[in-house]
Amino acid sequence: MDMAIGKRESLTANDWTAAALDALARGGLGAVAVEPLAKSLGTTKGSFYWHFTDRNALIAAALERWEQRDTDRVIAAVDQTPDVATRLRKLLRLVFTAVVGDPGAGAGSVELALQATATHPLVAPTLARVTERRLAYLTSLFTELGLSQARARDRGLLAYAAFLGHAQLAHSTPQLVPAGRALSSHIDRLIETLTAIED
Amino acid sequence: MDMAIGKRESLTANDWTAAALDALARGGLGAVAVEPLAKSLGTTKGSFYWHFTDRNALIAAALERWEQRDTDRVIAAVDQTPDVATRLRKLLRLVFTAVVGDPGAGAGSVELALQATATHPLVAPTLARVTERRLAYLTSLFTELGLSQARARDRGLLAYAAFLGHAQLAHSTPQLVPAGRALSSHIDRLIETLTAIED
DNA sequence: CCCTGTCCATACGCCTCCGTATGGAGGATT
DNA sequence: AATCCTCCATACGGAGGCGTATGGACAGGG
Repeated sequence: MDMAIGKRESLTANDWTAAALDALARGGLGAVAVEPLAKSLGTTKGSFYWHFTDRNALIAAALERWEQRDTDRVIAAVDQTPDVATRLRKLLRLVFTAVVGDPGAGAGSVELALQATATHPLVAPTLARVTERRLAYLTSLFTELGLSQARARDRGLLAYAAFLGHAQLAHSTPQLVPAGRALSSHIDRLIETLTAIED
Repeated sequence: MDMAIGKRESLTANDWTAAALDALARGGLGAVAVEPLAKSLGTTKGSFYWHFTDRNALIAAALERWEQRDTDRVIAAVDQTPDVATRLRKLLRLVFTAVVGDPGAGAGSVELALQATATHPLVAPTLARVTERRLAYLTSLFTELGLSQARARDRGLLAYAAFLGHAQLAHSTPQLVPAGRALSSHIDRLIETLTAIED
């Protein structure tokens, strides 16, 4: 979060995009507003309209940037760990853990912000792509684990829904979600239930 | 949805609250705006400021009304069905089903809208109460099913997170959620996983 | 030394929403 | 019939956001 303080030589479009993403995470799409962002960057609208044609252009850039960054993260969490079962457990533990704590610019904040304005013409396609990509990956893991195609998709959906809901709870009512050691063991049992294979 | 058309004798505060709740469900807290609501009700701000002192008063009324209505629903879904296991299954099936379909004023729309502005001073306490109440009930069901206190709470959290996430998915990317018969069997398997008791 | 291009500040008009002030229509009351 | 009370329409001022239109600062090349 390198923003707002210190005199900069000259702002770049990237700076604006980063600030927009930050605002998106902590205030929703409505917070991606030119004049407030300018103030938080210590500049004026004049700068913005030099780098971007439009507010929509900024939103589009922020969404693209998020989609990119997010994909990288998922891929990074996938790379190692050859065994499928432990890979799945690691992935679930990672995402379920990442989402609690910092309720401002936390990991899942952008998702939540976007869900709130899912019908927005720029948001909808981005959200659909990201969701489908994650769902496909989850499904493939369950498939490799021995589930049929249909059941793997079911489990993928359930796991992803649980993830989204968990993020929501951690964000809106953090006092109802375990913390510390309790969180860790809670996630353990959660993973146990989600990955149980009864035949 | 008795609104917007037909000449009414005189509007009541209830009419405004209903319209506000509707707007909240389909456009978030930001959509609970006096002038647009007036237009949709076929009247003007003059009417509103007669019945309410403030926009905040309207928001508070809508939230209270939602909390009330929601509680009634949950209770209604609980009443009959003596057997605990089938009661849990019925409840889950009901809420998971209710959330798909109509992506406008659907069942879970208010929840989603509120999550988006969970930090709002009027929203936060309402949301916390509702969430805790539902969670407590779910936990009690799992307890009656034979789980320990801690595990029951874990399952309650998981089930509720799954519900929230499912609602989110159904709302933002409905094309990724099964429909029709596929939805029914999907929910079956989902319930199976969520209510599995291995000892 | 001037000139050109980059980057930004300031000022403006427009729109939407909030909240207030004020007056008026129409039924109820006496 | 005159008056009062309920409910609403209209008009206003202010705040905040978008986008445009300029002009200026500052660097580098000629």
